[in-house]
Amino acid sequence: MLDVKFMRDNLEAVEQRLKTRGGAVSLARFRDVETRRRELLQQSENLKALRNKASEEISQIKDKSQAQGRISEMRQVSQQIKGLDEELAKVEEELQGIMLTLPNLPHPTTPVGASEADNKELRKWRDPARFDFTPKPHWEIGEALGILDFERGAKITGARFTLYKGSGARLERALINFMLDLHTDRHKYVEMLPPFVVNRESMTGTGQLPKFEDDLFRLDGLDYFLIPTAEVPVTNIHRGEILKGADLPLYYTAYTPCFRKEAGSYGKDTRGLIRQHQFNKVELVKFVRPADSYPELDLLLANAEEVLRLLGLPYRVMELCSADLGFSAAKTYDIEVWLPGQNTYREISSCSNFEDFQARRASIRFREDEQAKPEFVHTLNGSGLAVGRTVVAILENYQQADGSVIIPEPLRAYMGGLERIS
RNA sequence: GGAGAGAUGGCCGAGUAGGUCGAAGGCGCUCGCCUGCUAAGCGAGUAUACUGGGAAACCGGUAUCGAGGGUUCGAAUCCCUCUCUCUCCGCCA
Repeated sequence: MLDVKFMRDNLEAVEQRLKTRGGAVSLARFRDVETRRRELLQQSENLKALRNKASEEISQIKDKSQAQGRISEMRQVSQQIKGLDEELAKVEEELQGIMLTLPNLPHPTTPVGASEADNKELRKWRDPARFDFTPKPHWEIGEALGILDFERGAKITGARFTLYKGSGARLERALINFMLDLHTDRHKYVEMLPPFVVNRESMTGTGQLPKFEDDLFRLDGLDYFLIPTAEVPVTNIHRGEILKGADLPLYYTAYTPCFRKEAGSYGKDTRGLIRQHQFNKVELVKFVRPADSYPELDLLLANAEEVLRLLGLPYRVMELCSADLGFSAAKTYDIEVWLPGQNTYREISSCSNFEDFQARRASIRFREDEQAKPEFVHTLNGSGLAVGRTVVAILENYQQADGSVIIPEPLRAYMGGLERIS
């Protein structure tokens, strides 16, 4: 959520910056509703002040029959207050609705662009390996090795669900443990294992709701949702809290499955593991002081990159342009891994600074010291990494001419010493 | 799923025949004093949000005692609904 006062004072500039995300933006209704809100509030509060004073006077009068005049006078005032408050509630609801559907302001360093084609490549790590045979896509490799079973996944549930078998299942689990160990032991994140189902407040806090309800799985009969990313439960750990400045920055990591309806993705990535309704991810989440959030974003990005480096997977880092930015983000870097079987780079991590956008929605604040005023923290998160897509990258990058797949060295200890899946 | 108890400020905990309660007291914390160090002691202070005025310091108003609604001139206190926590029983990985 944006800061209402900042918007009021910088309406033009805010409108311009929001427009760089693409599409028309008008804040005229915001301005009117916000102004009306303050008018009504003033009127109502003035009458309440009057009533409070009168009530106190009435309480002093011993003979209540003497107070009848004031009491009936105040009865009128209370009626007026009730009317004003009813209108105020409507106005505030509308204002809240507007505020909850406005996306974050892109950071000044976010390149302005019209589509994902305008994302900027920042750097590349390792050139794609050359194959002396034609590299296959992972779904062919995985099916041939008997470790991925798309047909049975579809039988059990439906399209975009996959059954992992044997060494495939073990590889997925190895990656989860490898990533968690790296981030906790080396990068000093605290491991969390949150609920995979959250309530509406949590979804609103991080910005999935109210705008993107169609993308979420909702439990029938309950106002609970399957999480689309660990960002939701982990960021909401501190919803409604005032943290101690001395405890910042907080680094959390969590493995969770992620559930996405992928509405609007019909016909896209229909083969293989790239786009699933359920996939595993290890997430990195930070709560930091506002002044530190950009250096912290660089560190978080480096922590995610480290996973790919240790696994020896070629990748590039993209700086997202304004049009490609997620709803809540001010600044995002995507890490894209090289997939030789598909001859392309694919997103495997997305690292973002949300500044105070989520903190304001979820009311996550900190107090620098005992007598300081509470301030909103900045929240950040990034995938560290998407596990299913890492399996994809390993199968495709480490495939051999005979159809087997070499296990990257750091994973072997997690695979019971296995060096090759064949 | 059944029966009961409860939700008050950073924490503990008073407060229910409605008014002087933003809320006693204690702990904690901050500042000052005192003590040769430490501990103890003494004094003062210590919620948040919105809103009006002000360059600011600050001053004023309103709201908040789990959430929402109701009764009333007036609600932490009365009524209704919901949520959560705890205890017992049942069921169960």
